[in-house]
Amino acid sequence: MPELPEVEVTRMGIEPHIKQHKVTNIIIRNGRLRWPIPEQINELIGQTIEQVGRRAKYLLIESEAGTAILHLGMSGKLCVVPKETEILKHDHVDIEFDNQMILRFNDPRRFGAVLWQSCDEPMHSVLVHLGPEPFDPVFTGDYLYQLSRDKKSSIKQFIMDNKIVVGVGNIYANEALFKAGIHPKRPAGNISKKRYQQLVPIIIETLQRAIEQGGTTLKDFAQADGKPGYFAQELLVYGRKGLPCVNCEQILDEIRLGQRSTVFCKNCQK
DNA sequence: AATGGGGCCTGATAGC
DNA sequence: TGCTATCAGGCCCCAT
Repeated sequence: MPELPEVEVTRMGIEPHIKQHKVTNIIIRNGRLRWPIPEQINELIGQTIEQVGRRAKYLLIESEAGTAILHLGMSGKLCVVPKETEILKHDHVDIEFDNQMILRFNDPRRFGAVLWQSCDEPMHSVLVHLGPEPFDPVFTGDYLYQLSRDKKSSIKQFIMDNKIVVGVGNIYANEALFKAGIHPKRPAGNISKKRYQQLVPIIIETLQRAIEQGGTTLKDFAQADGKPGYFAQELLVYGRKGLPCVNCEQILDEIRLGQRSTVFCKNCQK
């Protein structure tokens, strides 16, 4: 399941193949994704890709006319393949380029999205309300502490809230809270400034390390060249329910928070 | 205003 | 064996 590191790894994987190349055609085999793919996506045809950016978990394929906004949802994958490459099940969208390559979007669960942001439109609604990037200097312990005052919801749901900070999904929230020794169920408003100052660098380092390792491959994720990511072997709690804690050997517990699997060590996380 | 839950989807797996 | 039920979960949106 692509979170920020997986999206960033995908961005780095595809950019060299499509940057400064012209879009020659777009083929939509199934446009019924999370939202219908808008007709205006065809404004990208004839455009040269200036760069591939990222905002939160959205990939931004930028041109002079506008930006294609792609989201991988739960099961989406992007790869760059030569024209004539066999079309597989769930290959919903092809963006063809003048170098005879195709950017191909595959998404079994269709929770992903392909949207269009014309250069003369205001910022797309999916991007407007996003909080800061975790690597943005404004994302500090003090920042989290200030926003968390009076918040009754759990710390885990708090750091997974895109209005607070983007890109921290379920896997990395579990991991970061374990490393910080914070119980995932603790109300965000009851956590001290000092602990937020410990937590924030841990979130940043966890995400950075995952990017270096090519992301986390559980079932779905693959890098743009088809290789898996290698961060899964560094996961300390996610997916380890019932196994011993790496610190104290206490058996790890699993609860559900906001309908999401939450694994933690009741001994190490308070 | 803040918070919790539903719904979108398919594939893998568990259970009968 | 082959069916059905359950779970995975990012994110918008609606109800409370």
